[in-house]
Amino acid sequence: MTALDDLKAKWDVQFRKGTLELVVLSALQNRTLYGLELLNLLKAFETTQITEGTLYPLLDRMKKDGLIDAKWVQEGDTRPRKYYALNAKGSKRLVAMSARWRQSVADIEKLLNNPGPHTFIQGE
Amino acid sequence: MTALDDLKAKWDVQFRKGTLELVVLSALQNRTLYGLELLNLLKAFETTQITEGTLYPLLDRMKKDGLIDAKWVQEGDTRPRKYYALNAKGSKRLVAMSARWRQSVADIEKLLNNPGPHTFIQGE
DNA sequence: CATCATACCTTGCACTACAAGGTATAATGC
DNA sequence: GCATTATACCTTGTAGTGCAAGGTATGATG
Repeated sequence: MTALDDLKAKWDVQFRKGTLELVVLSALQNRTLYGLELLNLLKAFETTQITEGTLYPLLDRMKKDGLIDAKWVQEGDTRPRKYYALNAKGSKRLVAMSARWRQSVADIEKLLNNPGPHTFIQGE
Repeated sequence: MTALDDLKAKWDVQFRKGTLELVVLSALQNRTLYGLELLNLLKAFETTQITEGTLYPLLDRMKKDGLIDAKWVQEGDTRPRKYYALNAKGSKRLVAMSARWRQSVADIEKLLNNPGPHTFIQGE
């Protein structure tokens, strides 16, 4: 199995599945982006590259959940773009998710560094 | 929303969904555990607490994928237990997943720490 | 013999990333 | 004119998986 195959592996998709909402919330911090702009921003990172078929339903869902607001904007002679921005609930969610995320990172780090039995857990 | 509600939130479930295979692989590093023993081990961490309905299908899947081996063991007068252990493929998977995991952690950390430019949208 | 504890297993559902398609508009090439 | 390309957003169907809520079987306890 090559490294490129790994990028499309099931478990790699699952990684993204868990973190994509946090990723989008982070990307929209103090910033207003339209769909393809956000898509290109996420292409800059190894592990956050997604397609339109993933992004648009995700944005719809987050809008429906009241985390982000959307607004059509026509600038000059460009095509109309749908801009997305965090609202109050989205900012709150970002705080909660990032805290939980960091806890999860810490927990998994502990497990990864665990060399075997009798090294932790005891007395917990 | 209380902290307890957060534990059952959709997005929290998604976090686990992405990392559970890595978590189990880590837990079985240099160690052989049976089902409920593994379950109790994962209860020691904030973010890795799962139920039997999650664990057993997961172990079945990982066995089917050839990542772990299972063996029934009867010790003394205890009830028979099914012990799970990493095999060569599982160890290899653990290496690949943990590398990808750390990359993902780094990417998301960058996004979280990047406040982004205050873009001005006309017609605001 | 009813209850509990241990141990493993199954079914059906809800959620979501993705591939693969689609629509619409405007500029460019021949 | 007409095909192609680029931008921008949207939709459908599928696969994977955590979980609640159930189940089986055995032995100890009251």
